[in-house]
Amino acid sequence: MPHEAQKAIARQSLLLRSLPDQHVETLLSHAIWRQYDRGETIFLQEETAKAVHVVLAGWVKLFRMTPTGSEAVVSVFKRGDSFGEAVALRNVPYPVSAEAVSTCEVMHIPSPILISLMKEDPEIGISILASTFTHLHSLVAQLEQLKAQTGAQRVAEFLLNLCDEVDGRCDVSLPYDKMLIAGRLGMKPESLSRAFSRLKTVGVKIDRSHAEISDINALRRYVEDEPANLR
Amino acid sequence: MPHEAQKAIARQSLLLRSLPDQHVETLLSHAIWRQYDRGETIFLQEETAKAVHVVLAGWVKLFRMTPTGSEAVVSVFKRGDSFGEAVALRNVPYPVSAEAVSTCEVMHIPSPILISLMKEDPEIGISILASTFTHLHSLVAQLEQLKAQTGAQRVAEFLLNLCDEVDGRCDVSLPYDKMLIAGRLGMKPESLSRAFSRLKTVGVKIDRSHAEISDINALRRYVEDEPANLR
DNA sequence: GTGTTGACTTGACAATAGTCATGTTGCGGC
DNA sequence: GCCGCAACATGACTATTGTCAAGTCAACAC
Repeated sequence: MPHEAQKAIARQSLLLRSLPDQHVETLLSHAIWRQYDRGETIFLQEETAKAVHVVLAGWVKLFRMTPTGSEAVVSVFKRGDSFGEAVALRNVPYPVSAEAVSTCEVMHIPSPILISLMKEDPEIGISILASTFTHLHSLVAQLEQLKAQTGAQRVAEFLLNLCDEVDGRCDVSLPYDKMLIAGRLGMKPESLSRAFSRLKTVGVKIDRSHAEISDINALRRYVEDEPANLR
Repeated sequence: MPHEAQKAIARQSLLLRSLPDQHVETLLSHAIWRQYDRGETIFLQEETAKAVHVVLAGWVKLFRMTPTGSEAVVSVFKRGDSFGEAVALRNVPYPVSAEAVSTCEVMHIPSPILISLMKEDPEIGISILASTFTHLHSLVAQLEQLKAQTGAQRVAEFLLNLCDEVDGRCDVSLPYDKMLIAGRLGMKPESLSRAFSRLKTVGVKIDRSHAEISDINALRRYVEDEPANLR
């Protein structure tokens, strides 16, 4: 059972934050807390789901291995994100594998608990649908990106999502290493390197894990511009 | 309200087939039936969802328009498929637009009906999650395809999904026009043409909307082989 | 029939991204 | 400190795909 500080993070997650307190307490009291080291597997593709997972700290990636051995990163989750909802409730095999990409803490809510609670209160179903929909939406956005944008544009959009400011300049630090960023954006690390150097022309400087964006709007224009204007 | 023959198709859909009869009847009695012409819009991105949609006949595509005007096809649905579940239950805007790609019949189940029924029986929530999960899964599969396979490999896999046989030879007819196939597979019509001619070397012949696969296993090997063996 | 239209194919060329090879750098272990 | 490793960068080359242009073909209205 998780500690109070851990529970507090879980309560803020999309999955739990709109549920009535008493249900959240029931779920949390049955939850299992675990720490994973970088590179450790959380579950494997084809395994049957027994729990819903909530990231409390660190980063987790979902990916698929292709028959030829290359991996396709499907999503990367951070503190407060939940995953595996739709799978856990249906006792079907995971379509993806999950791995810790940094040291991280994950809370597991056993699916039987979730199911029995759902029978009491249909509102829980809506909550689960809410987080599932968020994933659905982000996959759709990724598909659009991959189909309609060049590598450099995807990188630019990735950087924009890291900025809090609306315009002007902005400093961000890359949340995880460049190999993973490349995977997440559907390219090879070499291509990511080249995309970064291409972005120099629109005022982006990269140093290690630190990125400096001199003009957010210029970057935004780069993402949305016609291919002809990209050079 | 739909006719009996239309209801029969709806009852076989993933969304409804595992529900108790009485609930299905309630839903169907409130459903709206409509026919759409090729090219007609069913809903637009950013519109708020008011219903869940079930395809009874024909084909429907979901797509996103990018700021630059190009479109990214997200999925293509056929008879018996449902879409818009997760969105309808949450009163949020659609992340995609839907359009009829052939003359087609669609049944709309108003979301308030679904919600009220869900409060009576949480099993409905599970059914909705089931079809939502199917979409999630297919998006993940598409992402993997786009990230890890060449155009010709994606086309080969598309053809394999159309075959019923397990091995040997097989004839299939392309379900919709090649422009849409190209969009669905994330490429331009020209690239699809070239992918088809490339597949001649592994025993695939295309004539109009008719495809002839001389050896299913050879095609399967082509999809899974190392890039080095693809030429 | 004729003409028009849109789907499809093909070729030439440009742009983008992957591969392979090589080199640099930062970091943890010792 | 030094070593060794893995992440990252860069260059040269190749493969894949998009773009533009031209042409074929079938369907359909007239």
